[in-house]
Amino acid sequence: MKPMTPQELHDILLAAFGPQHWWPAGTPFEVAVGAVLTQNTAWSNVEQAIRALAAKQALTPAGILALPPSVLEQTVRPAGYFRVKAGYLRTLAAWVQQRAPDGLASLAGSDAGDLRQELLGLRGIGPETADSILLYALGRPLVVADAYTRRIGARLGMLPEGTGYAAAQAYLARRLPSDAAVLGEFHALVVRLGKEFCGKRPRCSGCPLASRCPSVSVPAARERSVPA
DNA sequence: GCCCAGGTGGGTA
DNA sequence: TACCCACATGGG
Repeated sequence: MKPMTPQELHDILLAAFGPQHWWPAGTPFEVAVGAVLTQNTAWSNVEQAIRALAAKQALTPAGILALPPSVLEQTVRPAGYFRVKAGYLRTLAAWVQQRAPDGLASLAGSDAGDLRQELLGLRGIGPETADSILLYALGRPLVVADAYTRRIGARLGMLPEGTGYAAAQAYLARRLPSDAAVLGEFHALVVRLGKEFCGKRPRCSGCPLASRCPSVSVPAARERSVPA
C-alpha cells in the first residue's frame, strides 16, 4: 500500500478527532512559557505550573523577572526539570522584555526566519520550542516536527526511521499548505493521536489510522496474543 | 515499582 | 558529526 500523504493524515485525524483548539493559552507570552515548560513533559504537569505562575502574576516577562530565582523554581516545579526550566524562563522573559517590550505580538512584522534564529540563540529554545512559539504565538506557518510527528511519520511509512527534526520538517512543509491554521491543527491532531494511540508503546485498537497503517499488524498481533 | 511524557544543552570520541 | 547523559515531576 502506498504511504498516506501528510494531507491525508491531517484530513483523517480532523474527521476523527475534530478541531483541537490549540494552543491552550491566553496570550502569546503564555504560549512561549508553555512551550518551554512542556519540553519532554506531559501537559498535565505543565498546567499545574502555569496555574502556579498565574497565581503569582508571573505570566508576563516582568512578572517572571520579579520573582526571586528560588521562588520561580518552586513555582514551576510540577513541570519537572524545574531548575533548568526556571533558568530558561528567565532567559526568555529577559529577551522578550528587551526585544519586544510591547509584547510578543509586536514582532508580527519581523521576518520569521530571522526571529527563529534569534530564538534558537537563547538557552533553552531549540527547534521545536522555537517553531511552536512562532506558529502558535505569532501565527507563522511553520511545521512543528516533534517526536510524535516523526514517530508517527515513520510508522506510517511516510518518513524513514530516525529522521531528524529538520528533515522531517522540510518533508512535511513541502506537502502541507503554508497556512498557520492548518499547520497548527496538524500538529495538535498528531499530538492527540500520539497520546491516545501512538506513544512509544502503540495501542492500535481503535486507532483512526488502523486500516492504513503498515505498523498495525505487529502490535495488533501482540494484542491478540494476550490471553482473554 | 516501572514506564513514559508536546526537548535541550553539554561532553566525549 | 554522532552518540551519550543530565535534567525531575506526576500520571497510568
